[in-house]
Amino acid sequence: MKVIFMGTPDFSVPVLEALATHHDVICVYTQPPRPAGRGNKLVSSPVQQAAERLNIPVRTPVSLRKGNATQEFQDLQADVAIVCAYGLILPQGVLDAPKMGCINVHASLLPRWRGAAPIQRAIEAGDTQSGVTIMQMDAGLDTGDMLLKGVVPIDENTTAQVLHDALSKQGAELIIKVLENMPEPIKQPETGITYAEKIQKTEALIDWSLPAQQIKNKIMAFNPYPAAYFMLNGERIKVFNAQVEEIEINAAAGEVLDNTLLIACGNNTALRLTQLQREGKKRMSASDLLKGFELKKGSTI
RNA sequence: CGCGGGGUAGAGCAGUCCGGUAGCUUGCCAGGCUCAUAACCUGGAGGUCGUGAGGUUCAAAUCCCACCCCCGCAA
Repeated sequence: MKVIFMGTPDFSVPVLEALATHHDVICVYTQPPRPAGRGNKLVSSPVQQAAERLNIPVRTPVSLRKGNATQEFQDLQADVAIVCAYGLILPQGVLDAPKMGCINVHASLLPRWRGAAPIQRAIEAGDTQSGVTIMQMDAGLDTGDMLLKGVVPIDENTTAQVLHDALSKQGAELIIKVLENMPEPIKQPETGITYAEKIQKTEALIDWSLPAQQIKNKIMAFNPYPAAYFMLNGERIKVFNAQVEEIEINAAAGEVLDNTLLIACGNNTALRLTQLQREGKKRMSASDLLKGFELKKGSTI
């Protein structure tokens, strides 16, 4: 099958790789290289790097609406286009161009968590499961008919990174299945629709007045990026892992309850911080952090 | 040339400004003590202070030069 792949971040790479081994990927669309990281050097997207490794032609239009981008897309005469976290709106002329249309790999169990940050929002909301939905694209935001779903459980150890990797892997498997044997499209339910707003850095500051479980969910959802944090002596300290402590406490939110980073949260709950990172330092366990860093019982963060 | 922090015993840090061969916490080993407390006490091992048969100096972890690696911010 002649396939066009459209994607940008790490998440999309396994999907591209799977397609490349099973089909004829004739062209890859991805976001253009952007200044990133220390030094602001121009960095091409993970998908572009993978495509170059696979010797697949790459296109990096800034928009598909401008110029003759749509025409050039149509000229490829593909059988299908697979879209996975591409980052650009596809005009109708693009959606209709391939014989089988455009098929999207989305990292949630639709219609829950349509939109930009489904992985993080699922964990943050305390969902017990997430998954991948393969769907036929239409003009709406993740509103197309569903072709195949796969479920991935979320437990107390599931970080966004872990879920990201699991969903990415599963997306790669499912897209191959769909192309092998096209399932009947199913309309998305009218109920249970939620939207996964893009993650803002301002959300990452921990509010200790919230219940411990909610804070824990945010910590897991924001690991590794942008990482939940609190401020101490003007220093930003990121928290990458924590454990809800099953005890009744009576202390002001943010109070340090012992010498091993048990912190008072809202509703008389408590959270034990277990993995943190100081500015300029590596991520480390609470016990390591405390060997060279004073944060004693009774103080408040 | 985007801004900035850091590389010192297994681990986490101090010491660097005001040069004089290294210290704290923890871990480890040995012994003791304890109902219990990340328990406590005593003794011990463990470091070419990122690299350079570099520069300065009587003397460099500390000052100068070059390079390598890690990380934070911003994007």
